[in-house]
Amino acid sequence: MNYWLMKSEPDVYGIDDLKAAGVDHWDGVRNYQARNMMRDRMKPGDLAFFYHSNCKEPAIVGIMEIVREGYPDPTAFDPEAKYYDPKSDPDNPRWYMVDVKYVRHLERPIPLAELKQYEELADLPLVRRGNRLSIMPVTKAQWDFILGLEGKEGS
DNA sequence: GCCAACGTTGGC
DNA sequence: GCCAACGTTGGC
Repeated sequence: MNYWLMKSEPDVYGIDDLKAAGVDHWDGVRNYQARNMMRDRMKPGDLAFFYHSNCKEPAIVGIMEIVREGYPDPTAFDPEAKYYDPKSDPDNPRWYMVDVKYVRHLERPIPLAELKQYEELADLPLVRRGNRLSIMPVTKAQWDFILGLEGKEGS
C-alpha cells in the first residue's frame, strides 16, 4: 500500500468538511503531476495525510483513506463549475479524482514549520522551497516518523 | 498583502 | 521546440 499527502485550503474545504461528509470526492485537481498520481498510483486502502494549506498555520491535520481509485472528474465537464476545463472531453477525460474517507484528526495539528525542522523529512516535497505539488507521495518511513510526532510537544 | 517559485500558454 | 509572459500557489 502507498502513503500520500494531499493539500486543501481549509477556507475552501477543510478536514472538518470531510469529517462531516464521511466520504467525498477529491475533485478540482488541475495539475498533471497530481493527476497522474491519482489516476495511476492511488489504490483503495492507501492512506493520506490531510494538509491545510494557504492559511494562518499550514499543518498536517488528519488522516484519510483512499476508497475509490482514480476516475474522471465530472466537474471538468461542467461549464458552471469553478474548475471547468473546456478541453477535457468525456470521451477522453483530462482530469481525474479519487474518493476519500475520513479516518481521524491527528491528536494535534503538526505545523509545516515544525516539519521543516527534521532531517528525517528533508526529502518530503512539502518542506522543500517553492514546492507546489498538491498531492505527493510519502514514504512509509516518513509516514511513521510524522505519526511519531503526534504525541510530542510542538516546538 | 506581498512576492518568489512554479506550471502553462502561445507567439515565433 | 524555445522561451517570455502570464496566472496561480502558498508561505510568510
